[in-house]
Amino acid sequence: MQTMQKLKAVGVKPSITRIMIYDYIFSTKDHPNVDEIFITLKETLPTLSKTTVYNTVHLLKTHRLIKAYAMPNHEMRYDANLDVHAHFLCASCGQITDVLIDVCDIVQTVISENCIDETVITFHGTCSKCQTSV
Amino acid sequence: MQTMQKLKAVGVKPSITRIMIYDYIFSTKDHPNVDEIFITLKETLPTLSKTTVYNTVHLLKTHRLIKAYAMPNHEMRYDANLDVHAHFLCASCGQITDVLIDVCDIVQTVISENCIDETVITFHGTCSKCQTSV
DNA sequence: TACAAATTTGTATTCATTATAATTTATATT
DNA sequence: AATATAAATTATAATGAATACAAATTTGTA
Repeated sequence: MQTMQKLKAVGVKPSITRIMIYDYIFSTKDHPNVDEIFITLKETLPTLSKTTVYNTVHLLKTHRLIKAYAMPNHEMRYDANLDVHAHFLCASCGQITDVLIDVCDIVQTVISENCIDETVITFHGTCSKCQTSV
Repeated sequence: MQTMQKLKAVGVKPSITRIMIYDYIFSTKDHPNVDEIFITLKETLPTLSKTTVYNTVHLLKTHRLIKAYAMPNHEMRYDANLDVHAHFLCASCGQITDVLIDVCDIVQTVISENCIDETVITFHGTCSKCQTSV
């Protein structure tokens, strides 16, 4: 489904700025923060305002087109991959990678008394690349 | 083990301020942020400085006496419960509760190529109390 | 083409957090 | 006990992420 259709489907006007912001988040595998999105897109949108990026990621998040992840270093990072998955966060290089994982039987233990609609799993450690460069 | 011993064991001078900050985080089940710690302890430590609270939680975190959890609303919250567990975060009331969970077989799927030293699991949803007050 | 609505821009403001310097407290030494 | 030194705490300034706000611009419709 094209970005324009995705935005229209949730009632968000698909302006070029919004499409580019969403496409960047969707295509990068780096879970960017607002500053990274801003710096990257400013190359092709020279008049882009940082406030627009803040407003747009908030809009996309509110309409469940992206998800926000709060990092231990106070950064807020964004992910357009809505499939159920976990993240691996390397303490050395800061890289965040998606980890496919089945959360069904994890959720079982808490679903009996609470209503769960999302499970966030983050593995902290050292990635294989940083381990070999010690 | 008493707080004073815990602090000494990791090479941290067990001043009364530090003991009280640690004890508060340890005893409360609310995973407080810096502002909550500060406001609460100011009642018994009238000259307490917010900078001291920031410095002390950073010290305790660095010495692995407490853990920090970044919340979706940008808050950084602290937990002195070092046992392996997950959290349940209620989207309605904001309450964070500990959830006992076995993460061993969750870690299996990613341990083969990365070095994992911590797994953070957060369940998002609506707690039973907020469900009944709809 | 005119107009209204929406989007974007740019600046000011807020607030969490850190940096810094001064003061106070604790410890070591004489 | 007094003094020197180190560490802790305090208070203020500074930083930077994020939000608020008003103005300008763009888009869509009549």
